[in-house]
Amino acid sequence: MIDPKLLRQSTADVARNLARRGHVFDAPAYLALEERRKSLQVQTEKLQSERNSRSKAIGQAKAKGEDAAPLMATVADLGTRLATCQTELQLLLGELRDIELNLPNLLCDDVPDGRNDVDNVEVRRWGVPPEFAFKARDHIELGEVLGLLDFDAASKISGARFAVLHGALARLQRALITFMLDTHTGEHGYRESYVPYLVHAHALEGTGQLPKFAADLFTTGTDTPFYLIPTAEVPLTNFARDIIFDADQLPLRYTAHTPCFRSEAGSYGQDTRGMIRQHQFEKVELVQLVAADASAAALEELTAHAEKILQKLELPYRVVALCAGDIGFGAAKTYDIEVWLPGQQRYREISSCSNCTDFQARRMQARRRNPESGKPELIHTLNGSGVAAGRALIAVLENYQQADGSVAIPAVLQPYMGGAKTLQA
RNA sequence: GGAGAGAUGGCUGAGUGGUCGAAAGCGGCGGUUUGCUAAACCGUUGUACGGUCAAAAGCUGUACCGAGGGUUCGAAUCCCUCUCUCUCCGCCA
Repeated sequence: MIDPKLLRQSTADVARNLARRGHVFDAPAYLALEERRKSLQVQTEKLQSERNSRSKAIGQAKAKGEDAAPLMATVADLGTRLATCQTELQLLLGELRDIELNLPNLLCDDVPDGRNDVDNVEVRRWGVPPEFAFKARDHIELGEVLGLLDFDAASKISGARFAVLHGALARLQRALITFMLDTHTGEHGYRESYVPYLVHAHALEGTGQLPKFAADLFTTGTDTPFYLIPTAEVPLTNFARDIIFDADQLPLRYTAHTPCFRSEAGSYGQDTRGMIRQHQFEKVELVQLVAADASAAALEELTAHAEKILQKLELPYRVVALCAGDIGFGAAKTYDIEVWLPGQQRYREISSCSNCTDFQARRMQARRRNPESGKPELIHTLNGSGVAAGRALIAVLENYQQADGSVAIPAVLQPYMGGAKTLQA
């Protein structure tokens, strides 16, 4: 959520910032609502104040044994007038909140202009895409040759956009996850957490997936529905809900491995083959909770933590700064890390690292006490994949493939694979 | 799944219709005393949203006793729904 004060005081600036994303903010309509809100709120509070003082007088009269009937007569119509005002005000506040909840975050100034992924700006590259003396296979073929990647079984059980991994390949994914968690907890100062995969709506509202992106989420059909988490960012970031941190408690760094569930509504026709885009996938997530003035540096740091994983796996990648039109709803600035996939001969997203500034914190009322002023102030939240395990698995398969269709195991993963050096069927 | 108990400020905990934003204690902060520490004593102590103001401070209004509704002139207190916690029974990895 954008600061409502900023919204009404600097409406034009906000609209200009949002326009960079291609988001049209109807400022005049908002301001008109806001005007009505102000006068109605003043009026309502005045009536409430009047009611309070008169009710108090009735109580005092009764306590003294006086006849309260005349006093009570003077409040008779106050109740109905107040009720009318309150209902109207509540309606109005609801409308305003609805607008505010559907507004994306303000972009940082250094976000490049652009409409979509074509306009994203490459920041740096690491590693060199491998040159094969043979025609590179994609992960689907490699999985087939090895007999370890089974889409037929998956479709029988659950239909499209699921995968079944067998044997050494299933273990390799587990190895990747453990390796990533060990790196982040051992070298990058993150605390590992195990979290619920089913969450309430308010948790998703806190991180910004609701109310706008309900179609992307799976729910249970129960009376009070649970939502399946689309990312561990949701439970991890909600740790900070309704908390006022002491200054010395921050920064906080959390990591978790969870499955992620996405309905991928609207992605029909994209990446239908293989395990690039699935309804269920494994991911190691990084979340940081920091003071407002520390978030810009924290984003660079968090991105570097995710990059470290690919460096250790010796997978070539590049980092791109997302342009204004491609940045996600809650993010003020985002770096995507794209790993080289020989089967596609292109870089594909494997991690997305975002500074959400105070956008989520405001929705969750996540604050810290400013040591100078003693006043609570919103913290900043950041998140990034560190990294997506399913896509890392694909990247390993395709980058470590050999002429005969076998796949070498990256050195850092070998200890997690019982010392094996190649993937065995 | 069944039966019951509960949710009050940073914490413990009192409060069953009126001067209660809320006793008391603990903690925190400030001060007095003190060679230092401790103790004692005194004072102070939440959050949000408004109004006033160029702004801050100040002043001021409203709301908040798990959440949402209701009854009432008036609700922490009574009623309803929901969420969560705890205890016992059952089932269960």
